[in-house]
Amino acid sequence: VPEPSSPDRLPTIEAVAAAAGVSKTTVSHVLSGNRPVARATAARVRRVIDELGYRPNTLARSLKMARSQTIGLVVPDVTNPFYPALARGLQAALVDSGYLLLLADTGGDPDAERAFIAEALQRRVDALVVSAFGLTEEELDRLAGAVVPVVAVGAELAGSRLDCVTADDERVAADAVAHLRARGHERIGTIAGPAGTAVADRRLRGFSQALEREGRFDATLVAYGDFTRDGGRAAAHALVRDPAERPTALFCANDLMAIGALDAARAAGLAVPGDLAVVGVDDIDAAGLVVPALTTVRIPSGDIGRVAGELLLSRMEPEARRAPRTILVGHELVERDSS
Amino acid sequence: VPEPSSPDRLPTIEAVAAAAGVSKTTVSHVLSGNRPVARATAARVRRVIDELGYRPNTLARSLKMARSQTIGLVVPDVTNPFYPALARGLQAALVDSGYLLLLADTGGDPDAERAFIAEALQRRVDALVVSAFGLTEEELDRLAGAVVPVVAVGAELAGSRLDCVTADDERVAADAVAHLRARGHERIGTIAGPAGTAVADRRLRGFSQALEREGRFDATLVAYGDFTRDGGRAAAHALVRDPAERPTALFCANDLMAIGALDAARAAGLAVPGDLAVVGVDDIDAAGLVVPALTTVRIPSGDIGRVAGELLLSRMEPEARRAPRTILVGHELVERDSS
DNA sequence: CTGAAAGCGCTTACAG
DNA sequence: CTGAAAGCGCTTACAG
Repeated sequence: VPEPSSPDRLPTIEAVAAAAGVSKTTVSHVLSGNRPVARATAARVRRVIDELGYRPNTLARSLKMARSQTIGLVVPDVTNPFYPALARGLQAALVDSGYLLLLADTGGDPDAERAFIAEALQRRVDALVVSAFGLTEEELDRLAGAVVPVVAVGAELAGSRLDCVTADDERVAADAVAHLRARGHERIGTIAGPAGTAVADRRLRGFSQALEREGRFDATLVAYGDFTRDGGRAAAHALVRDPAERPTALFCANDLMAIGALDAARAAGLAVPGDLAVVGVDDIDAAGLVVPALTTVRIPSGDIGRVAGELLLSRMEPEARRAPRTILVGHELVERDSS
Repeated sequence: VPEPSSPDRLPTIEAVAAAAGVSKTTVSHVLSGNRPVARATAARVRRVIDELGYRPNTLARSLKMARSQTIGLVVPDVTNPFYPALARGLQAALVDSGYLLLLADTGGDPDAERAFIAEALQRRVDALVVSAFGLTEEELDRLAGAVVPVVAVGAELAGSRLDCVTADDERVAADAVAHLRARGHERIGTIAGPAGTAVADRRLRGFSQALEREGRFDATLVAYGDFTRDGGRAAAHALVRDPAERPTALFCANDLMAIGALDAARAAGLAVPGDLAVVGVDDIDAAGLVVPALTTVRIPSGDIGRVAGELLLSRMEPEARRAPRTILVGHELVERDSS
C-alpha cells in the first residue's frame, strides 16, 4: 500500500487521475491534446487539475521525451553589456517555443568553460550558445558538437564544424583603420584582446592586414588587454608611455578597453582626439556616455542573440543535418568625438 | 530483446554496468561515493566510464532525488547593469554547491513574471531569486512561496513572508535628500520608479518623508519613470519645462533615469549642477562615465546576489523552517559632479 | 563487497 | 473514447 501523498509533496498526474476517476493516460492527453478526450471527461479533469493546483513535473516529461527545453548560454562576462543584450535577443527568439536559458558566466576561464559545458550536457540541454574565450574551436566541437547543436556567437571559428553567428571581425577592424587613415593618422596602434581567442585574433588580423596593405603596420604598436576597462587602461598606458614612440590613434578591440584607453590618456595628460584618437568596438551604452563620446564600430548584439536562437530552432528540427553555417551580422561605424 | 543502443543515443548507466560486468547499483556508487566499492571494481568501472564517455543524466537523477540543483533568477531587465552584477554574485555563491541559474528577463511585465515563475516551478527549481516589478508580494508568496524558498532581491517587501535581500531604500532616498539639502537646495524634485513596485514606492516614501520633516515636500515636483533612460528623460522633461515651477535638484530612483534626466537637462539648456543638480541610485559603471559624472547612491548589487545565494543555501537545508529574514546591505553616497 | 528490484512522474504504443 | 503497462535513466532501501 503506497503512503498517501504527504502535504508538502506536489500533486502528481497519478493524484489527478485518481481524483478525476480516469487513467493517467487520459489526464496526460487532456494536457497535451495529443488525443481527443470526451468533453465531459476533459472538463472534469481540468477542474481537478485546478483544484489540486497540479503542474506537470517537467523533469519527468523531459526524461521521457529526451528533451529538456533548455538552452545553455555560456558567456565570458555578464557584466560586459554586450552579453546581456545578446541574452535578451536570444531569449526573445526562444521563449515562444518554450525554451528557457541556463546561464553561465565563466570569466573567460577555460576550465570554467569546460566545466559548465559538461554540466549543461549532463543536464541534457537541447542546444548550446557559447561565447568561448579559453576554448579552441576544435575543443568546443569535440566537447559538445557531437551531442547537441552548438552555435558560437561573437566570433567566427575558421573551418569549424560548428554554426556561428558573428560580425565580420576582420572587416570591423579594417573599417576602423580606414576611418582613422581618412582622418590622417599614420601611427595607428591597437589594443587587442587576449591572444588565442577567436574574436581577438580576427580583429587583430583585420587590423594588421589593413595597415600592411599600406605598409604602415608597426608591431611595436600592438598591445594586449583582456576586454575589460582595467585591461585596456593598462595596455594603453604601456603604449603611450614613451612620447617618441607613441601612436596617434588607437583601435581597441572592444568598448570597455577603449574606455580604459580614455582613462589612460587622461592620466597621461593626452587630449583625445587631439593627441590620441580612440576607436572601440561594440557600441555599448557607455560608449555614448563617456567624454569624449567614443567613436566605435557598432555590433548588433541583440541581433546576434536573436539570429543564434533562430538558427538553433532550425537545428533542433528532426531533419536538420545540414552543413554548418556562419551567419554574419552587419556592423556600422558610429563616429563620435574620440576620433 | 532490447535493441542495441543506437549510435546517437548517449550511453546510460546500464551500458556502463554491462560493459564493466557489474550492476547499475555499483556504477552508481562508484560515482557518488555513497558506498564503498572494491578498488579493482571501481577502477574497472571508471575505465569503462572514460571509454564510453558516460555522463550521468541529471534529469533522471533530479527526478529521483526530487531536486534539480537549479535556481531560477527573474529580473525585469538584464540590460540594466544592476542585474548582471547581481547575477554574477549569485552565481559565485552557488556554483560551488553545484547549482546552475535559469535566467528570465521579464521586462517587468507581470504576465511574463507569472509565466516564468510557473514554468520554473514546473521545472522543479530548488529556489527562486526574484526581482519582481509587476507582482505584489502577496502574489509572489502565493505563487511560489509555498513550494520553494524564494528570496526577493532589490526591494523590501513589507510584512511579507518571503526572505529578502535589499538596500534600505527609504534611507537611500533620505541620504540623497540630505546631501541635496546640505548643498542648499530648497526645491527638490524626484523621478520615481513605476508606482506600485516595491523599490519605487520605498524610495519615494523615503524621499517624501525626508522632505516633509522639513516642510519642504512638494507633490508637484514628483514625476514617474520606468527605470529606463528614456523614461527618465521624459519625466525630467516634464518637470523642468516650466522655468517658474522648476526644481533645482532631482533625486532619480536609479542611475538609468538619472542619465535620462541629464539628457533632458542638456536638451533644455540647463547646466548641471548649476541649474539642476541630479542624483541617482545604483552606481552602475555608466554613472562614472557620463558628463557631468553622476552623483549617486551606490547599491552593492554583487553583494545582494551573493547574500541572496547564501541565504538560499541555508534555506535549502532540510531543517530550515525559520522565520523569513530581511537582510539589508549597506549603501553609500558617491559624490561626483552632478550635484 | 555487491545486486535485484522498486520507484521518481511522466508519455505513448498497444489494445479494446 | 479510454486504460494497463512499459520505459525514460537514475538512486537507494533491502538483502545477502
